Amino acid sequence: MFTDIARVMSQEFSGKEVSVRGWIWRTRGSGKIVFPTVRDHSGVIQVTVKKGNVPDGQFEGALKALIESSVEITGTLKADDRAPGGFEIQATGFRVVGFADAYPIQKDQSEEWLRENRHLWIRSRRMVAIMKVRHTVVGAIHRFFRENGYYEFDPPILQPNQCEGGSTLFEVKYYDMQTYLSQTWQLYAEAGIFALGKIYDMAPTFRAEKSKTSRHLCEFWMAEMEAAWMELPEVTEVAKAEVKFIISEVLKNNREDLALLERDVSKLEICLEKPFPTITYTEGLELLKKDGMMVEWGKDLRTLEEEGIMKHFDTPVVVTHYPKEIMAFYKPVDEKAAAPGPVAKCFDMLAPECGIEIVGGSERDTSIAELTKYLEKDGENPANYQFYMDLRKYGSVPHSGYGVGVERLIQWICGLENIKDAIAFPRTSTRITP
RNA sequence: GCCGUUGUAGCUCAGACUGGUGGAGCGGCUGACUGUUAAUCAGCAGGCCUCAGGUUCAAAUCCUGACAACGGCGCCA
Repeated sequence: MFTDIARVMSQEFSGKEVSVRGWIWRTRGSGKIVFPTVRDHSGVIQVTVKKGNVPDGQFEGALKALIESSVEITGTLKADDRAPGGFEIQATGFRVVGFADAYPIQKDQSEEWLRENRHLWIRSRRMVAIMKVRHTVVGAIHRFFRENGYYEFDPPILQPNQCEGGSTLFEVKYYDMQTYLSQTWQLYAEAGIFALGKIYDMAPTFRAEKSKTSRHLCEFWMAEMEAAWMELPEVTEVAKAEVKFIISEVLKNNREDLALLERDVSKLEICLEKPFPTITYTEGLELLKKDGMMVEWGKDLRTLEEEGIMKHFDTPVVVTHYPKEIMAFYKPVDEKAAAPGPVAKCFDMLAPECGIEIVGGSERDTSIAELTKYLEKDGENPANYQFYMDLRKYGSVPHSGYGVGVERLIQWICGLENIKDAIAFPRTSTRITP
């Protein structure tokens, strides 16, 4: 019977015989005593192996075993101030299951080296903490939608057309045809709502942008929703509720992990206490103007400007009604909106602190004439969108949807400098290994 | 795509300006040590100085050109 290390480290087991198994975290020793610390998924504990207390062969093994050797240990749990964490196991049995070669990851590590050795680096306490938060985030997304009457609906990943105008697609040879890896489920989701009403999914998304930034991946996970009968004001509220729910779940389940990441938890707590504001693009520009940042109406907000807007807020903010000219073809014009030019029924949600876009969504245009006009403007052939147009012919309804960048959300929640740490094996334009 | 930075031991980096027998710390190996916290001490091994040209008696170092990685911008979640 083996017990998780975190569970063993308590008064409950003090003085009792325990068995744990895991990997050597650090080790040091002298001729007659060895102090390996051993980790598993739950924690780290120091072991003392004294010559004479274990069979001689096992003591030799303890002396020789390098970092990351796998071990099974039996011994007595003792509270001891000299041990990191306050508890240690005084071993009576120390079995090395697999001796490790010299571990490539040591105290001096470059970002590049850690990415080269990602398959080993994910064992680090830091990556383990992030992956545990990710586990909560993903679970919370499924729970949120399922408990609010959404069906999970899975789209094809191989898709014949592009959707977001301008974005770059990964081409895939599909027998003797050409197809692309999905960069959104949206066209298929818009078909799905006529069957299921409210739907969601979480799936890999691919963007072949050569973006070398701390907030871009070429392969990332997007959690999307689409709902029939829903218009812009309502869909933005769904997005706010979803993000709040995810944060509450993380705060409920991952306090220790956030502490290990040295995340200021109060920045997340405040997001549960206050409502997330909604402003328009035009109002955003006015906020920037007050700070002396002049942006011409009609230009898209750049990273710098998004950061500028978010200086005014300590919770996520929904920004609506961007100029239609710079928006994708399917985002409809809002005829009623007061703005210097045509604006779309669309929104982004920006995260506080870092200012990154964590959500993007919109109402969907139901006019075949409008869709055709803007597709042609983007240089697209509307004939390639026949099924999408069909949806407007057979009982069309107002509908909306959005996508959450799962890694971006994790990046903000964990306070990560780089989005690459929000996923175990990041894919970027310059790295496909390991 | 544009701009910038960096390529030297298994890892992290000095050395380059001013050309002249390639260095340190960490880690590994050998040995000492019965309470270590990044243990300590002594010794040993370890190199196509990213690659290709050029200048020079002589190039890690100077010049030219590739390649790669990293970062910023744009684009986006």
